Amino acid sequence: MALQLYDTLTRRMQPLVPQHAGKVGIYVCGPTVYNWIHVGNARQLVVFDTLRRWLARTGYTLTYVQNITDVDDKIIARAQEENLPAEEVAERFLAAFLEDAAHLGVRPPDAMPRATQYIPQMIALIATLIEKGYAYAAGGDVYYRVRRFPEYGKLSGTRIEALASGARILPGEAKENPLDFALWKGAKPGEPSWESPWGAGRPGWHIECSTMSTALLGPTLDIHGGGMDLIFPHHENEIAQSEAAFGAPFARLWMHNGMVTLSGEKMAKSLGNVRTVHELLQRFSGDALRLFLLSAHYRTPLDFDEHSLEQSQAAVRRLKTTVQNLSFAASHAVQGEPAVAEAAKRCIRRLETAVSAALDEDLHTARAIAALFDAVHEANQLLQEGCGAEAAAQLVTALEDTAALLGLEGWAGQTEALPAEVDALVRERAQARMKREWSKADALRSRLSELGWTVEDTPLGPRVRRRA
RNA sequence: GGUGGGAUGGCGAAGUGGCUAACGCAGCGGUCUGCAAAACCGCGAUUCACGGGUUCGAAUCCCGUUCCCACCGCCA
Repeated sequence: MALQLYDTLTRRMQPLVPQHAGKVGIYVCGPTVYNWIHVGNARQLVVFDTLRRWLARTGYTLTYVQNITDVDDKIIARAQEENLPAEEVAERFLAAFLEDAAHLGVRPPDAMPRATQYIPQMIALIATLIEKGYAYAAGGDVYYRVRRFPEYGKLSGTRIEALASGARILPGEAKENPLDFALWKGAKPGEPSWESPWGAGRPGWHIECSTMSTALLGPTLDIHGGGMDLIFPHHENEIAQSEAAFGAPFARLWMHNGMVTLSGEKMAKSLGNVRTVHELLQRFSGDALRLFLLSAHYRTPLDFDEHSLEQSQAAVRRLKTTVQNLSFAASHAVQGEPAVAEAAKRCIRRLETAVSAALDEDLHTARAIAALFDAVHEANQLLQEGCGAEAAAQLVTALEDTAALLGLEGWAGQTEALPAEVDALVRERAQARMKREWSKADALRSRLSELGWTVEDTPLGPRVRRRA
């Protein structure tokens, strides 16, 4: 069974068939860096990062490109508010974005082009569109002539006529038609600008993605992704630009993740109901947030509330505890029952099969997570029955591999070395227990807890871990 | 208005014709333990928004109803 993905354009599941066998070029619309990222942005990052991990695991070589919009109205507005150069605002929030992404276990993209680095290429693309009659300069701006592109609306399933009824031309715009959108915006005083054949100005938002994706991945992308709210007009406009200019399909597969809502309403900066990742990371682990974001299928809406996040935090704890307990068993040279070892192997096979089937079916992370916890449960049963060191080690590897696929990693199961002080207290407590000095043992346990360590008494001896 | 997507136990969330409706969290009872912790065992939706219908059989298909959300200016 090969990977099937839901394609927004054809509105059905499609097998992933890249242009070049074994290689996948993915372009995902990244953030406009004018603010901290919120949970909705995080969902997109985590979903597409998980896609990358799954593709890589199944043997694809990928080129994953995510752009950074670092020149735009909102950045300029913020810069004016704070009386700073726009460049500095962009720089600051780009750094914050990268930090948040790292905490969520999101790997850096292979390329992270920034709009301001591709101005000449954008100008060239706009010039091409003008030459071909798809764009026109007017009043210092350049607009795309939407009516010239008959397929306009194919991605979002809207007809030009339906759109036209609601559209209006704003004062100061010299559009031929209300639906036309800006490719180049003439500079207003005090705004960052670049020279162009049409005068000083800056690029429109949509043109950057057409330009940079083509520069890095060619005119046809294997997968183009983003949030569902970008389908119209952003991605529709990208298609119009790219297909008009290059005469090739812009993307072979369109993936869009669902929105995150807060109390049932879309979380959006413009609605002012955002919860920033930065703020949540003060109180929840990146793993918990990540598991929460993957707990529902990526195309369904996901309602954010802290209670759900707490539940995910608890689930992560269970996973980690099991891996640690298995590691503990693995570090003790115990000979297990052959039957248990066999059961462990079956458990691992089931896990791999189930996860693979789940992710192949439109990246169904919710089912993959369920399979992971099925395996956690089975592993705990085996541990209870007396799991040998070798089988325990195999289970650790299998659980960690699966968790890593979901981006939960870095908390390696191997028992970490104890600080000398902690080790001494653990030994002292073991002595006290041997002498049945319970109150002393309990006092030492409390002391360890204050130092941030949990000690559990098992048939194999004291099991120590960092307090959750 | 146009176009999409939803409604499943206390909460989150799988399941799209047929094993006892996954999995996680929370709760309750039990086992293990000096006490714990972790874990395990057991209990919990006679029912899948509501009303009809198709079928030997439906949460899953059809019709109708109610409610909710997203996109149609910016937004992941």
